[in-house]
Amino acid sequence: MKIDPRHLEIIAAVVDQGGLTEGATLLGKSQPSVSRSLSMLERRLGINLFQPGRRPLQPTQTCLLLAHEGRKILQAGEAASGVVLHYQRGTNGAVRLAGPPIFMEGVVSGMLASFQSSFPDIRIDQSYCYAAEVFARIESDALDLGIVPVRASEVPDSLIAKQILKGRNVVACRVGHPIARKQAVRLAEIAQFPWIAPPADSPLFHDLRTALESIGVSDIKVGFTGASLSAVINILEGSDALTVLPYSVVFMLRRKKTVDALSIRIGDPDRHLCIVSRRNEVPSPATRRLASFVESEFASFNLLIDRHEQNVVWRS
Amino acid sequence: MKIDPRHLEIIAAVVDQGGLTEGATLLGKSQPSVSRSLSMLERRLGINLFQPGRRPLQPTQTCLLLAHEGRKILQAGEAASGVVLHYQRGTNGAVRLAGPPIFMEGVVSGMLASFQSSFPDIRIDQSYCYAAEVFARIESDALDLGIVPVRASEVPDSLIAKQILKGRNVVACRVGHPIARKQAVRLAEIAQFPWIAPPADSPLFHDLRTALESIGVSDIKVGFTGASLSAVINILEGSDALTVLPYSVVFMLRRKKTVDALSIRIGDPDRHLCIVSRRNEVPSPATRRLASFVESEFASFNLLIDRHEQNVVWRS
DNA sequence: TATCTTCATATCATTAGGTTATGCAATAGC
DNA sequence: GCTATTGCATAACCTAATGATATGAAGATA
Repeated sequence: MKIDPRHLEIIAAVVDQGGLTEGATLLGKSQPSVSRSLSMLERRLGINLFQPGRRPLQPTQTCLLLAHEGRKILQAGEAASGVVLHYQRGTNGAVRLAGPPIFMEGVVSGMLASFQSSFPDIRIDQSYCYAAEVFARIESDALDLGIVPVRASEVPDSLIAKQILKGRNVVACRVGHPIARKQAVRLAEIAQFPWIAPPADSPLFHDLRTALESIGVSDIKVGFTGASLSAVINILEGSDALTVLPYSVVFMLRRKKTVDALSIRIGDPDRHLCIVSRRNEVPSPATRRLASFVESEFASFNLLIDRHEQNVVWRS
Repeated sequence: MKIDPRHLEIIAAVVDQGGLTEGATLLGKSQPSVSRSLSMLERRLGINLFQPGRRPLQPTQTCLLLAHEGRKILQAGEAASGVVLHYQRGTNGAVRLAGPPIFMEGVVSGMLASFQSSFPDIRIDQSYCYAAEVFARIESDALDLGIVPVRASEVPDSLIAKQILKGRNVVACRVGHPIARKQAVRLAEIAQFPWIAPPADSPLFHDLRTALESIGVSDIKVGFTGASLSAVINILEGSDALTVLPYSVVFMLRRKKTVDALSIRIGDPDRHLCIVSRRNEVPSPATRRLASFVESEFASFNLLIDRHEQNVVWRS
């Protein structure tokens, strides 16, 4: 005999409140509704839930047992409401986030770490991919947010991209690199060293070529290729290799005092780091919360960079 | 945001079974019904319970939290079903039982004690009253069962009375009473002793008068009046008083070896002990169980008495 | 690419449950 | 013992959820 859990809730409310009217009030229903629900249930079960003809409604033995179960259901219902409330506040749920590995590892992951400690109940599903795939996955609802360097014209109409960092690349090398000591860097010197190249399909690889072209270097030795920032860093730190990295990534790395940027200005990319999401659909609260967190983190990051810039002279 | 507990059940079932169809089967519903219920809930809550476009339906983070609550509700529902099942088997619930104090205390209470140990979850609400009130209370649904000595003609049409013991009274006295030693009891001797009388409104009082008239005694000394059997016993044991009691009561008391019956036959009452209940209404399972228990106890009690009778000579 | 599995939708019928208004009965108070 | 009050049941009406069957659509798998 399956019983509607709502009926058990009603029983619990009426028993605990000591009356139909009070019980109905607790449940946010009208007294006749509760009365009828109980009558129907009594008839269906063939059980007198309340002693008939008693005015302060007197629960039966069996009714008390059922009320006990009803209380559990009321509690579970409240807990469930709490879950929903948490979700709507954006303090639980999950966000699917993707971006190119260099940016994600170099800049975003640190921000995600502090986000995690503020909102431990939001799960972040992070993956790595480039702009085209990010667009496709967001459009097919396999992704909530993308953090990718893009040109505004690239972004599909169905998506919205908000710029969070101006595109800017630098030549990176290890701290103490022979070329870093020199005041004036000659192009011939740059070309002598081996280079670390990002994967050929990555935007950064494209940036690398155009950047070098912009300073007149056309032919380089590629000593290592890899998509993982940590691999790049390892090579960078342990050799005299050079590479092109986003300035923001090098800026973050500078704290470790193992990697630095050459103070020569290379051509800036026409892609700027954007946070990308669906245009028409309202994102989940957790997604919104993460997005605005990342935006504000980048805002203060920009300030930090600006302040630092005032003390550095870049040669072009 | 109040959530229908049935929806939480559905979530739990679908998550645990790993699919809509299986979940629906568990709940005894059709797959489309479950599908629609979940869709409506998702829209209402504004929460994706399952990742869209995934064929083995993949629950969201929030969905898992809700499923956890749903499981509690499913469990409570099963427990409630168990309660109802118990009730229908008559192994829980409550029975309201009434009868005259002498019979209830002297014979029935012992039976109720063994019933209690067999069915500890059935509560027995016992009270004392005579036939007229028993009838009225059963008819007004303030009582489930009555155990009273009645004439068949007295019983209202709405009630049904099943005889469980033939009416028979005896003169009772303490063991070792002077009159008990004598082979032949003369009427004059009986009249010498003080008598214990039941309350004037009790059937037993009427029996007392007619019984004494039947053996030619018309005038007696009444030394004590009381409705409680234990009070009567106390007086009986501690004095040479006599009284009229149902034979069944004295038969039970004989085990204590303090009270006995005079071996003279007095007029049998025209009331017989019956178990009374409503005729048209189906009694609760617990009521039926108690009624049949009492009936069978009296059946074996009758056998016991019959066997004993073969060894006793009664003088009239 | 084809097929199978699994979920979503359409449509219709049913029914539980929501509301207000009102009747009725049990308790309480005089 | 009579009346007033309180509290529950019933009536009538309506909305909306849910059930069933048939069918469409989209992933997953080979």
